[in-house]
Amino acid sequence: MKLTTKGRYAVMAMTDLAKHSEGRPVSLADIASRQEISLSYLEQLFARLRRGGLVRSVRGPGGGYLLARTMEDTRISDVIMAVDEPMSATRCKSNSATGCLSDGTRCLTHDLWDELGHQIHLYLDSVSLDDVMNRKVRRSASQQDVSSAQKKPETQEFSLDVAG
Amino acid sequence: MKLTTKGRYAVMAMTDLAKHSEGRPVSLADIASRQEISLSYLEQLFARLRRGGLVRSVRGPGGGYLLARTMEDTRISDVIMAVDEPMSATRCKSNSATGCLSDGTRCLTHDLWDELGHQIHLYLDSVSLDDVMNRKVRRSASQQDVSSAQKKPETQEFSLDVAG
DNA sequence: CTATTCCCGAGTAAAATAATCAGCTATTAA
DNA sequence: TTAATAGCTGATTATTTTACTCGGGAATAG
Repeated sequence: MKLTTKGRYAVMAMTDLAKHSEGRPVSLADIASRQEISLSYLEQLFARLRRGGLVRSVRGPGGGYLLARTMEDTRISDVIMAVDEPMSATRCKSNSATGCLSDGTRCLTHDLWDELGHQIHLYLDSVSLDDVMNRKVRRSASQQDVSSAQKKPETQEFSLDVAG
Repeated sequence: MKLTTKGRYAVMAMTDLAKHSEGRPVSLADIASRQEISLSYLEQLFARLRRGGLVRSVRGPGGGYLLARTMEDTRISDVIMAVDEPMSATRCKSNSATGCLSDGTRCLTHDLWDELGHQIHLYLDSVSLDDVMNRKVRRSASQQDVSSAQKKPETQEFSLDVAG
């Protein structure tokens, strides 16, 4: 799963929609001004969200967008996948069987990215729009036992920058 | 933590280095041809890796790069953080106290990205270069109980594309 | 009707990524 | 001591992606 600011915009917009819709449609113009995102860009994002079945549109005056599902059933992973085009297969010709590099060897890092993508997806699928809206997303201390990898002994300083 | 192809290149190169160095330095020219990455681009990446204390350099004929630590002590998170510049704070003026948006409200999605970054870091910190080299990175079925989020009932189709 | 709002495609601007280039320094080995 | 190797550096360019703009259209409420 690709993680870009595009997906972040989508989640911000969907959260705004969830927050300000009380049964009534919310116009993109409102979301645009509140979230400081350009209207046209929002339109592009919502076109994808609509095709992805995450929102319903209502045209005409008083129109706008409505969540197509409940907030609980709207998972963050869905939102991000709806707007973020699958990454073009970089240099890894990931045709599973044949392998990645010219020498026929499946590139060693393939499994890593595969599993990382899986981890990210698992997490984002575990979080709903409702969770984000009601601040239920909270820091979890440790990670499950993943792969056969050992944990690094000392915890280390790190600067987060998936800043949102 | 930023996840780009740059970080992927770095991990590929480091894995190649780990694999082909038997105590002796490995030249970037060798890595470049094996991994099909341009030499100059590799030089840029290794400049950062060296500053990050992940590799040592040996100049002159027969020179090249050596791992500065054991493969077990070289965590993937370190490699990626060494080459991927911290993302410039997008629109979220993340001055903790003041909050994100103009209205003073800490943006609702902030905690989400914060926690996602944490999850990614936790995972990548749990994997060492040795794990990648020796194919110890394997699919784990489920995720720990994270936040108060509920799991989505039905498992859903998804197209991974953190392809490596 | 007319204003509002979604809708759509094409085009542009800015930024990040990836690569190139030119030239330097240290080290080895002939 | 010279020539070849290979790291080191900064500047520049090319490519791609992101973010945004523009110009129209179509549905619908009042």
